[in-house]
Amino acid sequence: MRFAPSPTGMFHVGSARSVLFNWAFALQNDGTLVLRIEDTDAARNRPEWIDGIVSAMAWIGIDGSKYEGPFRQSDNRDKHTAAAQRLYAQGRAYYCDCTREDVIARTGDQHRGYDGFCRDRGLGPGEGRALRFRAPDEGATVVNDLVRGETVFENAAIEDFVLTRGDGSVLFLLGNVVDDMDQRITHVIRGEEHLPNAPKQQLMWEALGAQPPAWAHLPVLVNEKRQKLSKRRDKVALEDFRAEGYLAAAMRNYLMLLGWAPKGDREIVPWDEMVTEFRLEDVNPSPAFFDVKKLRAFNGEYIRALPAEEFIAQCQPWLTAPAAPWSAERFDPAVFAELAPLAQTRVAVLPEIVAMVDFAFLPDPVEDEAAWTKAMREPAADILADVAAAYAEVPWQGDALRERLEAVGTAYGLSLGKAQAPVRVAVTGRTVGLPLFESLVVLGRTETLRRIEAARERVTGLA
RNA sequence: GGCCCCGUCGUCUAGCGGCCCAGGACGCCGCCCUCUCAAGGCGGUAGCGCCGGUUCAAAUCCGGUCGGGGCUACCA
Repeated sequence: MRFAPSPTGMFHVGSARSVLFNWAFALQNDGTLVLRIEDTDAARNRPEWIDGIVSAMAWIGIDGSKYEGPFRQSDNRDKHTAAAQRLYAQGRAYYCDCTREDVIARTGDQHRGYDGFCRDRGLGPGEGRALRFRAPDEGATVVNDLVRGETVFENAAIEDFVLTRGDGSVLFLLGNVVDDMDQRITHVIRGEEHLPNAPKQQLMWEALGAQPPAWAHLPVLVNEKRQKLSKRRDKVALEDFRAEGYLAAAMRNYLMLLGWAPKGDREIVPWDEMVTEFRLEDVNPSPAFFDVKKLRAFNGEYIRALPAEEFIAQCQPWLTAPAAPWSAERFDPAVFAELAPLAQTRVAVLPEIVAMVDFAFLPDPVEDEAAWTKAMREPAADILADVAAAYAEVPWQGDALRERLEAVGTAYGLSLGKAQAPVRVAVTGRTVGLPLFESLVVLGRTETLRRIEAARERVTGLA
């Protein structure tokens, strides 16, 4: 099977997504990719979800403008019922007035499905009567699946499923088929949980006199307990990842790797290459666990690969209200531009940028009790005093600042690593952070001295 | 219960009968580098669920078994 390069790449991202959000994908015979959300409850009750999902899809590069909408909201209602009537006229469907309770009473089994009671009762249409598809008694329906090969379903095991409700409304199974036929869909790509529906739908395609589409049931995504991801239980919304500072490119790259791998030992692969290399037939059929740790690692790689200006641009949402802990007036883009390159290798997710640079925009260093007690041990007060004295007149440059601090440390028999700790905490409030001397240069002599002095007083006051 | 799917390091995977006493990546652990933390470099850890069979040769083929998952609605 051949696909146009562009949609194929999307298909797989979509696969992961379809599991996350009940998206299904379909390819029309003119090559148009159609996205469809299959969770009509969400569509009906929370229309804003659709906008959110479509925008999230766009975020990772999937064109949501071809979105078709859930079948219930489509204009195909007439075609749906017409198809149901054709099936009835052909004798491929029959009316049934059994209630769920009736069936259970007869079969004594909650899970056995319909027993075919009304098959030959010759019931006509009527209020409260459902229309059921008459599944073949013998033979088998083989679903040729692009990712799993041939799957055989014994027809005898396929129950006479409902096509139309007692009130005449059409069910998903049929509506879906009719819409797909109407749109000349050639490929149905969806999550594995739909596999049991495929033989039923294929039977309908055939009964309606059409050539069934190519099916591709992609692996589901599971949680650490190996259960299918669920919206209630697991964090699955793509929007959440965007909000947490993951880059779209990293996200889509990671998603592609779930159930599929590029040739060679490559994992970080440009989107264009993914798109040309991806083939549905190569998708691994087993369920995959969504590993946030690995996503995070990928995100770090993508962040580091960003050009400096781009990195700065991506950080913006976290540097301004309401995310930023400082007031807008205190933020200085020029200062940030100096700090950004130092921070770029140190953030795995964008929001981490805040803790890296906040010392420069907050009026005072952040309060961190643990950092303070750890750094302000014994000779801290003396070191602070000596450094303050030395820094009062050094040329305000990185290497000079370093030399002076190193000298102070030596006087106390401390390595630079040990000696810098009190100064770092005094100035930034944190025990870890950007390279210290570059940070001091950006902060400026006056403010640096002020903070060192404040810390010294506090240490001696406590002592 | 029935039907269906799946089964390689903890995780995502490469592998499609000999190149594999199984390769890559994330994680984890060391070492180097180093003003902290990262980044970077080097090294390590760990896997073919099990049992039979086919074959000179099996992670790769076949059967069984065990385990996991999905579906089983007049939901989608």
